[in-house]
Amino acid sequence: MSVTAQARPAVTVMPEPPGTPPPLPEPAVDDLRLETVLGALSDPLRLRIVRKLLLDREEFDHTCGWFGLDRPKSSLTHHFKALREAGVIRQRQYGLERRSHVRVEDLDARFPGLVDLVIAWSPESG
Amino acid sequence: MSVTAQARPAVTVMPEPPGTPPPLPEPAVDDLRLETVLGALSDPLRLRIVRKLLLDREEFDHTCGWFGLDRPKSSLTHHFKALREAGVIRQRQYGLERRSHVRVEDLDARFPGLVDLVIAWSPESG
DNA sequence: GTACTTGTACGACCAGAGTCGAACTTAGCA
DNA sequence: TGCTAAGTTCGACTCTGGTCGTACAAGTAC
Repeated sequence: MSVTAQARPAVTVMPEPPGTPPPLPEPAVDDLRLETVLGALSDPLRLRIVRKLLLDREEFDHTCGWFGLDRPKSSLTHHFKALREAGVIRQRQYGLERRSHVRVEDLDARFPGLVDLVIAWSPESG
Repeated sequence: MSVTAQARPAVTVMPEPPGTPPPLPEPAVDDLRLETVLGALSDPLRLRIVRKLLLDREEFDHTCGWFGLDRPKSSLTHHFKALREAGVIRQRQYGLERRSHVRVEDLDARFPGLVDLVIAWSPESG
């Protein structure tokens, strides 16, 4: 089976608006490790999360419930934490909500091509 | 830290010489799953194995002991089997020896860019 | 034949990860 | 004040995976 070519959304690095909450603890760019990132992405649910974040990122961040995953909240916390601690996503606290987005620039800088792999992935065809 | 550019060896698809043993059981190209492949590559030791295979592939195949890994044989069997069942490497039985090489064409067809990620990786910098 | 070498198979052990429920914290709102 | 909603924390359970020793099978060399 050939790879279905998928248009990658244009990267529009928007400046952070004033009053943006600081990111939750995360590894620095230089501390990203390929084996850790690959391990974080080796789970279908987390792959779905990251891909959805990559494809639908008109808005800056997305809340946890926005994904429509029918798992208990404690499970989602677990997976989002795994993605954040691996350096794949960045999370910020907005009042009650904790919003996430993919660290595209950092991942592109350290592991060029990885983001496109996730975009090209589909849950059915693997 | 920026990515250290590393020259990827030219792909010279050499025809199989007659009498080549058949490959050990492995998933077909269309059955490769990204999450499985990423999971197989999320181990530093396996990443080392695959990278070494990619960089030093003048000869078609390499035996298990060629890697110089100071682990018991049963551990190596475990890791090579994991890589083969994920579809990352192909193994053939030559008499006593079991030789391996990376399924570069298959990986490039399904997950373009993945092989280059492994080549660019280094055990120290992640 | 015997000895050696390559690698598998099996079983045990242990650490880590995925799953979930229940209790808790916090912010916003009526 | 009290309610609700978002998400965390904790603990328990289960399952997988990495590690290794030992025993075994199959070629190779003498």
